Amino acid sequence: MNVSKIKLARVAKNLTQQELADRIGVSRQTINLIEKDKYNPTIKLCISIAKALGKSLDELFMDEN
Amino acid sequence: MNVSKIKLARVAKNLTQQELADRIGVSRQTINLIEKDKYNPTIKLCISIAKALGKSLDELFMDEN
DNA sequence: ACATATAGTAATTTATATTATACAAAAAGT
DNA sequence: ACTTTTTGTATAATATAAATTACTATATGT
Repeated sequence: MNVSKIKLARVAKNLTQQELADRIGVSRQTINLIEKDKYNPTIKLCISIAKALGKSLDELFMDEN
Repeated sequence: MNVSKIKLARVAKNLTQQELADRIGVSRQTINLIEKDKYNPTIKLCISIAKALGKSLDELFMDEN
C-alpha cells in the first residue's frame, strides 16, 4: 500500500497521530490503524476525522472503483 | 426526526429495505436502523449504500454542522 | 373488510471496532 | 552517538455494529 489519503491530509496540517487523536477524542492506535487501512471505522469517526482535517468524506474515504 | 436522506434516496430508486439490504449483502434490520438513525454504521457499509443509491458519502452521511 | 407487502422494533448472539497498556522501530533533534 | 518524539505493532479487554429470529404495526392492493 501507498501512503493513505488520511495520513497525507494529517501531515499537511502538521498534526501527529496523537494530536489528531486527541482532537477527535479517540486513541492514537485507532488513528494509526485507520491510516494503515487495517480496519473499518464507523461513519461518526470518519466525520470527525474529515472535519478535523478540513476534507470531505468522499475525499478521504471514498475508494476509486 | 424527519425522514432520513437514506430513506429518501432509497424510495427514489423504488427499492424496499429488503431489496437494498440484499443488494448490499446486509440484513434488512441494519438498513432499517440506519434509516432511523439508531446507530453508527461502518464506512465500508456506508460506501456500499452510497454506491447502491448512486449518491456520494457526503450527500448521504455528512451532517449539517 | 380482508390479505399481503413493507416497515418498525425487541431480544439474543456473533463479529469486530475501539481502548488500554506496552514495547519496538524509525525519524528528527541536538 | 545519543536523546526524544513519533510511528508501527501485539495482546487482551470492552463497547458496539451487524446478524438472526421473531413479532407487531402500518401501508397498499383487491
